[in-house]
Amino acid sequence: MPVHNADIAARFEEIADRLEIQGANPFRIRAYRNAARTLAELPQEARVLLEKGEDLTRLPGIGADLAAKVREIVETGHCSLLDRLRRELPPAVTELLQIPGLGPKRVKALYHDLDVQTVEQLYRAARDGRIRALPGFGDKTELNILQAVEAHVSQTHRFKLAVAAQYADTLTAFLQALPGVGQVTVAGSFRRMRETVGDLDLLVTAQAGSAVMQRFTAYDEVAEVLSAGGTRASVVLKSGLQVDLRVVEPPSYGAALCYFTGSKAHNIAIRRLAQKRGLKVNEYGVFRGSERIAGDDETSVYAGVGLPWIPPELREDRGEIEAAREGRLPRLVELSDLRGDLHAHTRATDGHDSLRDMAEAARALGLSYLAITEHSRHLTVAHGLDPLRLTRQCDEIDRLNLELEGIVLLKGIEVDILEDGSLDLPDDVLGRLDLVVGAVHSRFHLTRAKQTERILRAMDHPHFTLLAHPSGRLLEQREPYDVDMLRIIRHARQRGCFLELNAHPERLDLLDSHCQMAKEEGVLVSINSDAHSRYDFANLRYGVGQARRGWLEKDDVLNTRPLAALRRLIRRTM
DNA sequence: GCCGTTTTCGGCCCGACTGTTTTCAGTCG
Repeated sequence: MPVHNADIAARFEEIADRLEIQGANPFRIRAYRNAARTLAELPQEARVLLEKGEDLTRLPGIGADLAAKVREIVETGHCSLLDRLRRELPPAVTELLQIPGLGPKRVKALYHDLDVQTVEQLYRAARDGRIRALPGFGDKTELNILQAVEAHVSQTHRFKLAVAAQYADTLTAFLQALPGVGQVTVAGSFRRMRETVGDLDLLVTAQAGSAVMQRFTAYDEVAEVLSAGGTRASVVLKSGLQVDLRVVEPPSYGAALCYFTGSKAHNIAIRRLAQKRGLKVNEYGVFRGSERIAGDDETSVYAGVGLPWIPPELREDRGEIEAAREGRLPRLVELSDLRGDLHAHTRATDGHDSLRDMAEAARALGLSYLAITEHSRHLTVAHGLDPLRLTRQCDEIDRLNLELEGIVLLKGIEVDILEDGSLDLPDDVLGRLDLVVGAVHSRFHLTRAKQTERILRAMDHPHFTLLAHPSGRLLEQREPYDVDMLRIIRHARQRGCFLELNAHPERLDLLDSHCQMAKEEGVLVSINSDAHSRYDFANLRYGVGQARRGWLEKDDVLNTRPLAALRRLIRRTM
């Protein structure tokens, strides 16, 4: 059983949790967490690096000791430190840390004084009133634990970006209308365009002492107020979405926006940078001693630490700070760069609108071409097209193109990639099309080797243009299928075909890390709506957000090309 | 336990809110 980076990272996290409960040196604990993060985000398996004889201490946050532990885990599947720590504290104790409000100190007290080892025992102890008797705990804490366990058991899930956007829009409008309110900005992972968000972070500028907080916590959609102070409040909406509000005075807006946008790792890196320059960065500004030298807007904060402004989508401490320092930040692709869309359906299969409706909606968004790519016959639930129906649709598109102005419809298909890697329609039919979008819609659980071979073989087909939703994941519903994405990307490069970034809010697939991989390997990515109705083109903005998180620039994106250039790129040489 | 544009030793991001205290520890973001 090969050890993956995620396995090693999980062990390091558990070590950190256990050390924390034991009250170990906090910086030693942080070292384990930093190393866990490095490993979790490492594009190559540590196991492979070791096989190649590479020096792991060159990785950030990994020194001689942790490199040796990585090696131990890879070679033996065990970590002797963790084994020892697990003997000292019962296995389930770390799960208690997942309960909001419980940190290492309280978990330690609960275990030592009440022998609480599991979430269930915690619940019983709280219900029986045994917790309030502990020193440092009280009635209120006990009640909070009880409620937190109940919420934990009922599973807090993350919200898809597009869903969170609905709440964000109405909340923003509500706050904007309050007297004394200046700017209202949604910060946090929402602003960084993460595919899902755990909560909404709202930043509001207002004069001190204004009534914003009271009005916010009294907002009609609020189900519960978690905390409320003079400048900060947290509520849970009836939908279950948590919203944090922070009120600052206008001069601190930029610094607060940086702080509240995150990511946490990015903020830490920025503050560390400031520290080296003898400065201090907090949510109120950039300070030299007690003198405030920047903070009105974000640009001034970054300038204060010697950097150009960094787009929110890049703020993950994944190399953006180094890139900024060296003047090689990407000029990220924008929605207005898109010239067309290469994946859409009509009512001929599982879409809702006509060819003409779809064409006009795409044109209204400023697009100059749209590929119609219906499902193929294998996908019977979507009334996939057989050769005859596809031929008829092609004729209809030819006729319609004579009438349409300002937009051109391209003839395509979203053809099923069958289990053996063959395509679901005959060659002569596919040959008549402008492009062939291949997709996996079945047999998601093949082995990594078989799934990868299946896709590589499909790409070998002379008419194959574009791999749709390459990972197959559905957010919060279905894990990606197991494939070797680097091999797929390299094969695409070799075969002259492309990868889709499917902008549907439930997919957002290519993943951001794979966008970066494609860019490094020189494979263009097509940001497609996968529209099933004329309204779905609006989802392109989420695809662009994801592309930006993957560092993609205009030239890295296939459908930023004008139609003539696009045609040259997608015309396959046999 | 890691790391080095003052350093191989002595640092390691910063502040708000809550609850239990009566000046602060714990937790969170």
